[in-house]
Amino acid sequence: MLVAPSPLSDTTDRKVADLAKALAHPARLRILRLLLATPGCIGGDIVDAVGLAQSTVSEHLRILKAAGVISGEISGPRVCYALNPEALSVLAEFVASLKVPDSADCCIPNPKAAT
Amino acid sequence: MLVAPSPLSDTTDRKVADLAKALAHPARLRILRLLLATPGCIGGDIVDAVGLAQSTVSEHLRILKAAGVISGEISGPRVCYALNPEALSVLAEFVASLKVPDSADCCIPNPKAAT
DNA sequence: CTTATTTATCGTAAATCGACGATATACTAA
DNA sequence: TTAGTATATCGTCGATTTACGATAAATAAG
Repeated sequence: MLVAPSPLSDTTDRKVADLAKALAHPARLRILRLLLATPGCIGGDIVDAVGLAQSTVSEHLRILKAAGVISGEISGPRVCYALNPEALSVLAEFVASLKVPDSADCCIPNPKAAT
Repeated sequence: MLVAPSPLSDTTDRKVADLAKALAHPARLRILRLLLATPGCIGGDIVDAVGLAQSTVSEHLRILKAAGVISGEISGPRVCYALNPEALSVLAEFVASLKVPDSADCCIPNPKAAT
């Protein structure tokens, strides 16, 4: 009986899509990896690491922050960015939910019920 | 002790970003959910479900297919679409890898090593 | 053959994205 | 105060995305 076959919630779709969009750029993934590998506070080091202009990196950081994936805390003249991996749980759950149980017999002829 | 702190692979970043981009639209997520809930073959039913023009849905299906997330097999005049959840494993692993171990003590003053 | 059905592709227009330089803002230090 | 550093925002341009209607291509049925 199908374990509640994902009610096609439009709201959830939007949330997951927004999270996916936040991850949909190599530079942003690189930033996330950098924050994971660097437990301390990094600021402009991110700019050097990704090799893009400072304004561009700032925009990527803004997008990640807007999606809730990272958080930035002001620390003197710098900003301390930190990962917020819990924010990705909705996306992770969606991806996990796509694991089909087993009944993947596709293409049942489907005789289109005589109208 | 850090478990190989993600080598900042540019190639992987691109693959993950492409997968994330494929999921970065509510209509595409809805299609995936629909395919999950419908083990059989569906064709134009997707068009009705998402409520967009047929050409638009076809484009979304093309994007999902290009990303490897779904596969389409021709079945008479229709096409049978099926989920390909394994294609998302790279994305799933990336998201899972962001779970920080524990040392999230951010904002170590970082005295900027006297030059 | 013709007709109907299903899907893909072709324009096209509006919106968004990605990148940059220039500039503004915020804070520290002197 | 001024000077220096770090980050954010603004304006712009080119590329990409999304959506649509119209049309083409492929197949099944008659």
